[in-house]
Amino acid sequence: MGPGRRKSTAKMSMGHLEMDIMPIAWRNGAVTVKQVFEELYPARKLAYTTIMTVMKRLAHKGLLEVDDQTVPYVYRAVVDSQELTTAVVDEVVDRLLGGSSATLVLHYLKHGKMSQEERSMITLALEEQVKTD
Amino acid sequence: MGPGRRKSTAKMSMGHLEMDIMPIAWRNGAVTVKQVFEELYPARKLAYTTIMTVMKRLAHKGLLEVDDQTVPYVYRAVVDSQELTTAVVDEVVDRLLGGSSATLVLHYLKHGKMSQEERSMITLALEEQVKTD
DNA sequence: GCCATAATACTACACACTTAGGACTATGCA
DNA sequence: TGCATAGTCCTAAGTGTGTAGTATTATGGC
Repeated sequence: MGPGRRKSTAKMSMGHLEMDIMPIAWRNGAVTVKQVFEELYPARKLAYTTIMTVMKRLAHKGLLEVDDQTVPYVYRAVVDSQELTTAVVDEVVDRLLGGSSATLVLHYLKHGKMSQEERSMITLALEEQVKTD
Repeated sequence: MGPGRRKSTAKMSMGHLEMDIMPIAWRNGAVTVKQVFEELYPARKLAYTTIMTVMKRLAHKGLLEVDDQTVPYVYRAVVDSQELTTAVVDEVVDRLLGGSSATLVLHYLKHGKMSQEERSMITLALEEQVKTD
């Protein structure tokens, strides 16, 4: 597997702007640089070319794929939000906590925003775990 | 709050080597550069001065504090592992998931290594949450 | 007090990410 | 078909992190 083009998302590091762009791709399914630029502009007054540079890098990393058959090019996310987030967080948890994630889970149960529905799913998952022991 | 010296750990980004050093400080309570160097050397063949540079940066960031009254200097962690990890992960969760942490929690319940005891604590925390509603 | 040794300070280069300006190109309309 | 415009490509500077070499300083034994 050559550099810049990876099969999946094992161990990933991302910059801030890169992280800000991915959710826009997820929400919209397919985006142009212009679309991302416009969504991002109110919060971060960045140049159009800045967005373009970063989106190209995300494509190079294998996180976005680009259809250059049409102009303007259309970008799509290759990995979904769960896959990418856990890949990035795994890196942190592995290094800082030696892979033990319980503290983190507790933190988010206590301080994270979570709907009733989401909590039910978590309870369920927890019961599954206990059974499997 | 001037640059390089922050009160706490709201929103933190860290490099890989920086993340590898912090747990060594946590485990040992107080460490010298030499100690960290020796713990790290088998896995990462890095120069002594590399470790020194990074530990100094960590002190500058406010994650370690240094006692330079004695030689060799003694470094101590200023933030604990939970505080730092959640600060780093919060950054990622906020940007990639808009702050919604349920997916992440589910991921770790399913794939994270976790003791029986830890799972009990999680179950308890979950029940607390339900009550508070 | 002086020297060997161990530790720290200073400096520097490489790479990744952020940022963006200017050059180049393609598309549609006159 | 040629020009205006929108879009992409190329290039580059600034910052943070990883990496480490060389210079300087401090400590302990003689």
